[in-house]
Amino acid sequence: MPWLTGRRILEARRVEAPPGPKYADLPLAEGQRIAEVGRRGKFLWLPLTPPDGARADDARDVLVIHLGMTGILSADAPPAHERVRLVLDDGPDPVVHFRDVRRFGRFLVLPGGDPARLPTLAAMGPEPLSDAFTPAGFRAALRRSDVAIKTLLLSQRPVAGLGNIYADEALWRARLHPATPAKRVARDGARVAALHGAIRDVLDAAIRAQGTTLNDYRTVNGEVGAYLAHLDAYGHEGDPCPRCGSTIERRVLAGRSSHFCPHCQPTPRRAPRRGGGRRGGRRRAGRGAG
DNA sequence: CGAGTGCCCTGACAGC
DNA sequence: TGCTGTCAGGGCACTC
Repeated sequence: MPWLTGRRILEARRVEAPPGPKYADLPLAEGQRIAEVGRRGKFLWLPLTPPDGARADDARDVLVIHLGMTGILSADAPPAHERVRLVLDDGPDPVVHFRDVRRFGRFLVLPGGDPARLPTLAAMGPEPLSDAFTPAGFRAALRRSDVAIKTLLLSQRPVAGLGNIYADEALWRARLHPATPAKRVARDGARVAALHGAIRDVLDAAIRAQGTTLNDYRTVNGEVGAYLAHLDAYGHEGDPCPRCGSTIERRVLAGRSSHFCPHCQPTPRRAPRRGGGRRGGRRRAGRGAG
């Protein structure tokens, strides 16, 4: 959306949607200019500059857009389900239409750029492909919680940008069962490193393939993201694991369907031993990942 | 306060 | 043909 940078917003209003927090404070954007088009995790982040220009950068209002599952921005008016419309000043494509069939998306202004209204954004971890995402920092984040590793990944706190599909794919690559307690993953530096690398690899490959478009979701042009063909675990319930041939299973976890290989990603055995250190040692034998 | 559950919303699809 | 039920999922309100 390079065409948005530098444009002044003449009008910002809700269309075909009831008022609510998902479309909060849109009128604040009117008269302001889009300073840049950035991104934080799955949120688009567009700082605004007021007409007088006299406001500190860190106090700017910010236009925040989350596409949800079905959100799409276009210059052409959609046939239906338009939720927000922007009118920009002179220039190409003066009207921006936000279409969002299922209304999982958001399109709002954060006064002063304060993300308090968006808790996930406020607590969001580093960008996965940036230098800020380090194995050490990732490990520390995993250590802080004992929820299932997949649940934690979906929270966006250890790292930004992972959704259900890529979480499943990264866990498959790292040979980690989605229900493994995060703390337990943190104990194994090699596993943390494997997961850290897997997250980067999966997202990097997905971006290069222009994303994943599920069966019933298409772009307006009917395009399908090419990463769909690269999925190893997600959506492959009942298919052979590409690595070992075992049958991929599906289970609901954290309210999301999770796909994994029961052989490569063995079920974590019971809760970590409690009560004093690991005296007696030795009993953790079990069998390795292989 | 951390963890777990369920809601929002609509369209596609299966089954009867 | 037409109806009903189920599923999909990012983020968050709510409950325990």
